[in-house]
Amino acid sequence: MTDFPAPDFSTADASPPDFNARDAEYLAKLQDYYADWKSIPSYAKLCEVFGIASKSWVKAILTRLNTAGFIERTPDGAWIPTRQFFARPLAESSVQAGMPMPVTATQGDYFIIDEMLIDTPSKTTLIPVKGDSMIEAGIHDGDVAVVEKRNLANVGDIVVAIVDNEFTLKTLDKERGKYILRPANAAYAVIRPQGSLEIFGVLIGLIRKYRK
Amino acid sequence: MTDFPAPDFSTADASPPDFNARDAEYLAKLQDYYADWKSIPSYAKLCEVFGIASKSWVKAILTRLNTAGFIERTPDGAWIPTRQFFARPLAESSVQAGMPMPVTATQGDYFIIDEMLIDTPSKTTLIPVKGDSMIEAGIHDGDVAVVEKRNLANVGDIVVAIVDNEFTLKTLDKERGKYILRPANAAYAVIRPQGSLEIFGVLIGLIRKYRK
DNA sequence: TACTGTAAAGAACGAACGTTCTTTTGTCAA
DNA sequence: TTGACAAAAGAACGTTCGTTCTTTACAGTA
Repeated sequence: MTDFPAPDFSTADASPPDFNARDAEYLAKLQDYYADWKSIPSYAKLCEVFGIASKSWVKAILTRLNTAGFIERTPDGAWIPTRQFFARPLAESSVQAGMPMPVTATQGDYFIIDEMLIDTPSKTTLIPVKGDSMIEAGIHDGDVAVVEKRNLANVGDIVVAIVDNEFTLKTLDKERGKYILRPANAAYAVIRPQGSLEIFGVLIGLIRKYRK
Repeated sequence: MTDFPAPDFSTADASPPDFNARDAEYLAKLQDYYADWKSIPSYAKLCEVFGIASKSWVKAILTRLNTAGFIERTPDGAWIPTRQFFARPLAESSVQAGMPMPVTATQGDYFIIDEMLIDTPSKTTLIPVKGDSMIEAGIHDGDVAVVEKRNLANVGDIVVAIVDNEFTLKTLDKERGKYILRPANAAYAVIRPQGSLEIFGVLIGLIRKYRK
């Protein structure tokens, strides 16, 4: 998975020089507040949040946070957090020399797993996998298939097809000019649909949850 | 996966009787606005959004949306969307008689995959899997392991251990009173750590992305 | 036609808001 | 000890905000 979306902290490093260590503290306080209330309050409230007494200084801080890319404004003038706002560096304790750095799973309220798997949310569906007909492809009973709804697929794709009014997850293949559905389990038979094959969607991701 | 979190639309049905069809239209408009600007604007702006001219009527609408559970207020008085705000019913086209109903992967800006996998975001880490030492457990090279950071695990858990300054993903087992790390691939050797075994975390989920 | 309830408009007001400009405080260096 | 600068405070102001109360429009019903 070469396109693993590691958070880009270089942006923060490339911030203008007037975003300083003190601003980082203010940012942390704003992040804490937002985590609680899911909104950026008025300048007066931000005075409390930041622990200062000056609205104008609040504005100066917000301007710098804006320049540094942590917050932005709507056309209505409301401050809203950016994606970068939610990116926090890893706790130092988890970073050790010589080890691949883990990536935090979530960044505030934004989750990267979904963005990893899903480009087109409205066309994406989750379907629980039943049975072990694809077990040799590492798809187990109880896994959840992330499926992009479309009725065109390529040979080799793992597709969700509609066979006998049921969803079935198989590899799409071609045999003597006709499309077939191939399981990844020697105990299961290849499905050779008569007439046309109805494709519901294409497997784009897989999710598994281990029992706690 | 019996705990698959299907969206609860029954809540919307159980709304107070004064949340009517017209309010549903206002809700849709507010949802659209929020999708664009990620904030709920002032009453004056909401007049434009709703296509009405009365601030007091805006307030009446918001009060009903609040009672129905779609929005709520911070202690500062700011309106913020609730989880239910982002839940939209499935498109009718994807629901067909006699078939298991798929669950939409995302609901507005809230994603259910993460909530499915992650209870404690701050303790959860994503680690890309390298190699095929766990392939018989359906964990493939390139998968992403969802790992909960903790240093206690049970026998049988798949754990991320730190061996020779590297993360390694193996099943935790016990042999003659000593903990060992067992791969799920006959070609790999069991790891028998000398001294103590350092556990980084426990595998709680797995994510796979298929090439597009 | 009159009654009733809902949907919406409108006016009025004090409080809160964001902005701008000026002033103070503290720190470091020359 | 003076100068320079950053950090923060403070005042002042016109605008916008949310709230409350009153009024209008309209549809359905008796």
